[in-house]
Amino acid sequence: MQVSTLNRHGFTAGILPAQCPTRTVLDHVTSKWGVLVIVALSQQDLRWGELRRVVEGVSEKMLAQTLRTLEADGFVNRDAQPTIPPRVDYSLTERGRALAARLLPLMDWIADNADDILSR
Amino acid sequence: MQVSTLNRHGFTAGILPAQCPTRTVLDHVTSKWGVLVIVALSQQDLRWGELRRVVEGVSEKMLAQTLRTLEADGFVNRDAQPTIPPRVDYSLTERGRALAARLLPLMDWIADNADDILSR
DNA sequence: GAGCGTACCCACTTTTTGGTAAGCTACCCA
DNA sequence: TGGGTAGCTTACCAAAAAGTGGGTACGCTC
Repeated sequence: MQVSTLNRHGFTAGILPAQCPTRTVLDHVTSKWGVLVIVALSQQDLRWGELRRVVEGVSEKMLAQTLRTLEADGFVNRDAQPTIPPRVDYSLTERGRALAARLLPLMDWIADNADDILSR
Repeated sequence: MQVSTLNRHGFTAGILPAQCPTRTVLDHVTSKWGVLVIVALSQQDLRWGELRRVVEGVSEKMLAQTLRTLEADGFVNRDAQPTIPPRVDYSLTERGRALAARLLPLMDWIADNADDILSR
């Protein structure tokens, strides 16, 4: 049985107390579009329009919202050039890359096993 | 830059085609309560009532729904004894343990960094 | 001077999600 | 007789998430 650092946050009394900050971050990170944006940016920096195309199915509203959250949490950098028409580049911060490093193995595993999992 | 197996699933054309099975599994796995249930069961097998207490804040409805999904996907075992009153034990399957192995490092990292992330 | 391009924001509506409370089972104990 | 038990299910309703369509900015090209 693994002993994870989660124990330091009170696992024994119930996993992650209900209003623990971890819950909030978890929600941000594992949000439907949040994961996909992080994964997309882990491969290369992208600008707004590219993200919209690459993260297939996301609406402008959701993309904007997701990016604002991820930026506020310090996972992505927003680099806006004040040109006309505007150009905005998004990239992962150091922290974003640390997160991606933990997220990608999970995504890889899911991608590898998804067909199996659903075919039952 | 990491080259992940995601590429095999058509990353270049857009990350994870919109109706890719991966998206479905991803939604199940990263659902709010799904993650917490998996993490809880990764530490020890638990019965219904224990899960309800350990996964703080979950309602009966949500717990039942989450467990049904995770069971259908083959992540958790449901062992119901036909006693009265009933007793039902939940545990991770082999596949569930494989998933947990990828999920726990992520959770640990989030738990370690949550305070930092939200204090900005 | 009309229209295009990029990256948004806002208000409104629809869809989905989730909580609450009640009921059900079948036996055991008082 | 009737209350407690464990693990659910269902119906109803509120809240949250997400889609839609509109608008903005400003310069550049036609």
